[in-house]
Amino acid sequence: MNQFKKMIAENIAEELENFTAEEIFDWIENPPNSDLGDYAFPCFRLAKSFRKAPQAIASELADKINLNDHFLKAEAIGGYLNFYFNRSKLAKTILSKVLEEKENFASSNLGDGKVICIDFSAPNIAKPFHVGHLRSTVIGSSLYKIYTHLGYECIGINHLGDWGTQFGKVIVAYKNWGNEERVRQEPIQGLLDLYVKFHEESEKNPALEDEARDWFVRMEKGDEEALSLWKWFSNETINELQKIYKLLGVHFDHYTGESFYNDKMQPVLDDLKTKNLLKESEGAILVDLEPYGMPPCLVQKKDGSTLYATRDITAAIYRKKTFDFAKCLYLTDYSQNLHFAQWFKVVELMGYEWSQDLEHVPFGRVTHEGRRIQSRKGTVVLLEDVINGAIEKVTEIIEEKNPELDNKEETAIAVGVGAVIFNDLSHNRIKDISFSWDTAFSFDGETGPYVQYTHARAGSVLRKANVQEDNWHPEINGAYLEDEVSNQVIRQLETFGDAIQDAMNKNEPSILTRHIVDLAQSFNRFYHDHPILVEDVAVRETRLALVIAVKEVLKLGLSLLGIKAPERM
RNA sequence: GCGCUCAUAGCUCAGCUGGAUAGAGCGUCUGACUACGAAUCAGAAGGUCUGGGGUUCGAAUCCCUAUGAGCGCACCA
Repeated sequence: MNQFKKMIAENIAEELENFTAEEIFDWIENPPNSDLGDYAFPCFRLAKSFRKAPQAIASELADKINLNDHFLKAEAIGGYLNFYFNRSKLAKTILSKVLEEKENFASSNLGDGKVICIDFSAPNIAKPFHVGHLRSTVIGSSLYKIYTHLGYECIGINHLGDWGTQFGKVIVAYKNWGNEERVRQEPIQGLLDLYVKFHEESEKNPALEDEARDWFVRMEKGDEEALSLWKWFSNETINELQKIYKLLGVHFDHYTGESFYNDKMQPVLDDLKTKNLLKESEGAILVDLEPYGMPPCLVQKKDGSTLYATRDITAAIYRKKTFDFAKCLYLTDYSQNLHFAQWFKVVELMGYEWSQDLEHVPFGRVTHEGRRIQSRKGTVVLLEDVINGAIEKVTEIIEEKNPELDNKEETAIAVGVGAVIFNDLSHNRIKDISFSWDTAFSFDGETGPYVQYTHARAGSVLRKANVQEDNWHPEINGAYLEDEVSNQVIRQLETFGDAIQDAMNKNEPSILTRHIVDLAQSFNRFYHDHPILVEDVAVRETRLALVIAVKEVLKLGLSLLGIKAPERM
């Protein structure tokens, strides 16, 4: 909670009997420009209960209110009561805080003792990892970092699609046309080729389908050969996936895929039955959700096998038992909205009051230049190609602008990957993203590299000034930062914590992304307008303190998005 | 057919859960490197917030409606 807004809310609450500081806190807003102050309290809604004009209320409050020394004045303008910071004091407070707390700036103990399970990424084994999978991975990973920063204990779960008839198909294909070497060398592509090959061949020879089904039945019955092949495919793929995750800076605590729940579903079905929730219909077994305006939730097929929903319900129960989560988030695209609404309801009907802690976090779909991404139609854009392309482009730019750079390769990876992640996280979750090679590889303006560049540039000034960031205690004189441009930077630092909390409350990393772009923009303006390495030691130290603080916060912000901040680029 | 979601500058998007003059980036045009990094900065042009109603002191934001787009609705995940 923003401490300054809180001060204002408390001060106002002292003067208004019928309203609590919490209510008032929520009403405080940011004025459209700095002439109108730094925070504003609109008095319009008080007009009725006080039977006075908003303007009159505002000016009465302005006269009465007691402000602490972080504020200069409270002024009534129109129906608003506008609060003006003591810029000098604010600058000193904020900069000192950042310099002291560093990477712990804007952290909190909000989540102490609470566990958050985050189910994200969840690709299918033996299918390509394309740009569509990036969203779940990158949003989930960022939320993991944001919640952790705010004191929660996070458990990242990769609910891999590692079970099902498709494995029977791959096994058949492998036994007929596969070779071990290939699968070891490039597991994902190798297994995908087998999968494709199977479909080509099965068109000519439908008997293969039966064979595949048979192999899957053998897997389910615990047949050793079937299981060892499956396990091998699965391990090879996970190893391969981990390379991508490493590149993206993504961490999972558990790789418990669908197969993990095979032996745990029957007790859940029994439980559903005992609770009288099951109905039979056309041979299948389902939970009727008609009273809740939803189609029924199928939990068992007529051939006796289970479904997606059965596994999700089972997994949720398992996770509650194992981790005792305060919240469990599911990151998938919005086409699964109904599915989640259905099985959340089933969990509720089972009498588990924690069903309300299950939360689906949907996001928009990725299209490629307006068209849907489909593996079959060749419109698929592989994540690997995107990342490699970005890295290549960055390498070119480095060769052109900074050929003397020491660790070019490492830097190119950090910047290229950063561009890809940042691009994804700068959009509102729910909106569809139209992927285009041009924007993915553009590094000007509101992009990851822009923020990284700003960070590197700040580092460059510090090197020139011969300042050891970690071990330097500048004399900060806020009076040198009262101008509009400097103050803008200070305000961005001041509200950084709000952005993090807002991002958490809405499960929306883009709020944070926006904020650090804004910070980078105001810092670049500051950098342009104010020489930092000036003769006057007092001015110089104060401005350097601001540079350190901005650098620190940009680095922190990027890290919460899962993006690295190289010292040079 | 029923349900959910989205529609803001030429393009890609913000707009703080109803507030003060609707903001950025890209692209276009024009300026700024003998400077602490030009992957930067400054300026200009660009808007009936999809159309139409309503709610109220006040609407891009809430409600209704029309249009357009995406998604989902029983044995895939």
